[in-house]
Amino acid sequence: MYAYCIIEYPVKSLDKAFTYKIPSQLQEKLQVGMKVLVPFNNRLVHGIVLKITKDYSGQYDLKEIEKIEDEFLILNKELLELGRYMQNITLCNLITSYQTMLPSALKIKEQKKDYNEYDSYIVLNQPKEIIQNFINTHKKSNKTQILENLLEQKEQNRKELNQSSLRELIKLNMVKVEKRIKKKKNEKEIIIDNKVLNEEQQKVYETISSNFNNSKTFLLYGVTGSGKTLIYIHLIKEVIKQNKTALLLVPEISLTGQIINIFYENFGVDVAILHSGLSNKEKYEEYLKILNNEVKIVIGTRSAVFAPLTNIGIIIIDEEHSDTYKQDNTPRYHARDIAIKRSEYHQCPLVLGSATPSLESMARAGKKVYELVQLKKRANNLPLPKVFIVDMKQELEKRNFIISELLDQKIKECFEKKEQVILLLNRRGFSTFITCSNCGFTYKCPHCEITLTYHKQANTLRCHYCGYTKIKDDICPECHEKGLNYMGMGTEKLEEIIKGKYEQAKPIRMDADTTSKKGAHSKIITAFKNEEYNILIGTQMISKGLDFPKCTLVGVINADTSLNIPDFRSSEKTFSLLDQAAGRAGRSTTPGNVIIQTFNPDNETIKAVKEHNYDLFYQSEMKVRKILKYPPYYYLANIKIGSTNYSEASKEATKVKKYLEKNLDPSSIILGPSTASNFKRNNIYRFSITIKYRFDKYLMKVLKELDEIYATNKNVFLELDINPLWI
DNA sequence: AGCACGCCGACT
DNA sequence: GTCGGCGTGCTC
Repeated sequence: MYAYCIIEYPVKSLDKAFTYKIPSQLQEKLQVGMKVLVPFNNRLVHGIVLKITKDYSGQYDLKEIEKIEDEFLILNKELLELGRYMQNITLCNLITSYQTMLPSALKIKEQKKDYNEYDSYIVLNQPKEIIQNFINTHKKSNKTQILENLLEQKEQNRKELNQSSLRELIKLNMVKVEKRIKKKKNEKEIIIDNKVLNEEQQKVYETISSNFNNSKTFLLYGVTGSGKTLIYIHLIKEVIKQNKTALLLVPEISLTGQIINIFYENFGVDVAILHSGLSNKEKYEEYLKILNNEVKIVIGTRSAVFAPLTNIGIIIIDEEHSDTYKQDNTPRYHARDIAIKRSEYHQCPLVLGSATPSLESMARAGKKVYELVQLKKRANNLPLPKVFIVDMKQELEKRNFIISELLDQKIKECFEKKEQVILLLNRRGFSTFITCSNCGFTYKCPHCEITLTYHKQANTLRCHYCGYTKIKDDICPECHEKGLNYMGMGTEKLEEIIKGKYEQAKPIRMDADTTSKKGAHSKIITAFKNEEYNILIGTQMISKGLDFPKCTLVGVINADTSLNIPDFRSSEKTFSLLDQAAGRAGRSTTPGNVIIQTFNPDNETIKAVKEHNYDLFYQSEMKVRKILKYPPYYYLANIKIGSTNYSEASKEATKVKKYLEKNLDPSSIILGPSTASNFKRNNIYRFSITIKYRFDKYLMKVLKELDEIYATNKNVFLELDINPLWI
């Protein structure tokens, strides 16, 4: 018998199966998917068994497998196949693919740490007759008592026994100690949620549940507060009733604590949670629960999509538009793609839920690739908050630079009524761009329609998609004033301004600085919820999933910052951000107000936010995407070429472009090379080439070739991102 | 990746 | 004379 193994090193030249003889004592035990130790070039390395065969016809002088590292299957058949799929769609190494799927405690390379806790049990070490004889021939004592108990119930926990008598019995060889992995009990109380579905929810539920045995993808598009979570609960309950399992993905656990509590309350011990906040040990414990079929439901962030559940009955991705579902290092996979593959394997439905679906998903729904199901009403029948758009150009004339007249007035009203305010200030992106502080003008690339990035050294503006460059003007080309500079203010400054302006203000700030410590995030939220503060000032992170009943006003200080990030998805991100932020206002009985301050009151995205109209946004943005050949009309692939040597990076990038032009389908568009958005990082200069394509049967082959060419180059590296979310 | 082998410079 | 520099090549 022979085993084909892939070994631990993530190196292109080693990313293939190596064959080993299976020694006879392992033939019974060894299975595909196990972790093994194998001799490799004069040392021992770890590997995973990919295939077992009876015969071997190659010419190598095979070595034998040293030993099995883990008795249980590290990866089952489905996951082994899934890893291959991920390798093919992201063009990463197969071993990298598998490593990504495993918790770090089980990763192939990890020097095996024992994360288990043990309980010691005492069992008999002699045949019953001898034990009985011992009892009969000795005086009644603690020792004989222990033995009698053991005769009856076979084993006892070490802790419960008298230690000195035990030691003697062990010495006499009558009993022995056995270590067992301690099982953690989850003793949360189960509160069955009896909330019934309303008519609209019921309809959605029925559509999805009538497809429980189909691998169909549903786009559940439901406005904020329409009760998507309740539908998830009902679907999962039904799946569990059918003795199947469920997988629920959430964008980030810290912001979705509520959803977890709801599931704990409803399903208790049946739930395993997987997210980056857990220690390696905790992750390992949760993972083992899943492997041992002790849980029925897995809730987790992106990587939980690889949870080793068997017999999956439904997969749900909540807030499917969230960019946290895309991994931003190799392998650059999107959890949605993996989930689709798994739903096909398990023949179960996949539900993508969102109030602001990604354009990709909505377009697929439009093409009937996904089935669209909708919730149009808020579950509590509350009206959506009223959105006011304030034109900052006019405010500037009134010398209101930061807080408009309307916002000022509403803040005061709020304080008087003892209600709460949230102020949203968009963080400036990593790259700098130029705005006219007088009229709000921003430079855009004439070809790509994205905001140009400012390079101070050269005093130029550049498009980081296609490389278009122009020199910065002295006066604004729009209003002819000397207002061109990078505006912007931090949350800290805004907090000061608020403190100075309003006597009654008790502000609390939430941004990257104030939430760096673990738990700080939820502390701030609780404090604000408990009304220790009356005004919350923060960046995007305050807009997601939070529920403050006392908050009736949301102010967006500078909607333009988000609109102007140099990214073709900036409108989509802005719509989602503002729509969510708007959803924060007036979630209980008092109706809420939302005030959006902008230099672009006529912008289609802003208008759509005002009307809470996703369809309007979708229609207008799709037109832009079509004209400019962006997703979902075109697919993208991005190549980054980097080197510590500037001219070498530049030279190689040009070579890569030539290679692409020669080998790709002529209908594909190649942008760049241009300086990558984080051009110089860790002393490495990075260039970026972007391919826009519709159908290109050569693409994957060509990218693979490029990857192989640069695998052996020590000075220049090449990175691939297929279907990038960020370029 | 990581180790052996190999072919050239300065040191116990 | 040897120790050790890191270039090259190979790994079932």
